[in-house]
Amino acid sequence: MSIYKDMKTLLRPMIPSIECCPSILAGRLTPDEALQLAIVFRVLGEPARLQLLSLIAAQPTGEVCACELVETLGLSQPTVSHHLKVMYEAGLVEKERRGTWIYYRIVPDRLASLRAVLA
Amino acid sequence: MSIYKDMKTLLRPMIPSIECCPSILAGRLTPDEALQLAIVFRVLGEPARLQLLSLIAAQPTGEVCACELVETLGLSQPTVSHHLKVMYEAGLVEKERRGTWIYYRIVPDRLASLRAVLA
DNA sequence: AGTCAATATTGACTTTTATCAATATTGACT
DNA sequence: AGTCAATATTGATAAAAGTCAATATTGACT
Repeated sequence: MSIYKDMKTLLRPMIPSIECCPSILAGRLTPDEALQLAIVFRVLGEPARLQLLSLIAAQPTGEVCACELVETLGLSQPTVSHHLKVMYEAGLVEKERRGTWIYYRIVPDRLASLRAVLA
Repeated sequence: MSIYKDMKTLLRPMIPSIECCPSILAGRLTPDEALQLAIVFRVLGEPARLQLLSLIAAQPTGEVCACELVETLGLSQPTVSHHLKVMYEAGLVEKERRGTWIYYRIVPDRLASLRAVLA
């Protein structure tokens, strides 16, 4: 009944297919398209996550260890871990384990496709 | 204490100032910048609102009467009214009263500035 | 002034989400 | 195997947001 349940079940299959470009301004999004887009925008609609994104992007190497993000952001480790997971599941960041640390990188294509939606 | 209270109090003054371009990828958003951006993305993070935007954009005239949106969307009139208000307060749409009807238009600059943030 | 149509607001309910403390898991290294 | 550091998960709590029915407001037109 709830659309939010739907959001979650649709999140996984949606990730590859969003790459090609239903533009908001092209008119008449289907309910499904609207749902899939809304999921990603909702992920961006959280200050902590935007700060995480900007911190990742600020690194010269393009990647950061999660531990560094925890130190910088002033939120608890579980909270940061949760936000990173949400962004990962939305396809906004990718991660790579190296030893004990996990490094996060931004997925540029994902942001580009969102940009296209607003064009 | 809650950041959501802050969101609301910051919404009004934020609207003019966001127009110039803190990019997520430029790195190190301040908490305030992150908050202001998150407010707008959160507004977009709702399927019904994205559909409203697309319906407005789909009109050849670039504007729609609110009543038409109610008919098309399958949500109650109060709910549509609420979503339109949220988008209006976020600066995403503008409205113009003509007689009994209120016509909504998209504010293109607003979307453009969001696009810049993702660049 | 009265009526009708369009839009807004209020109040109540439900779902979702952010957050943390506590705990579990994972991996590296003795 | 044991320990430690990094990360993830669980469970609980509180805040926020979407939705609708009912009601109020607004504006046009007699």
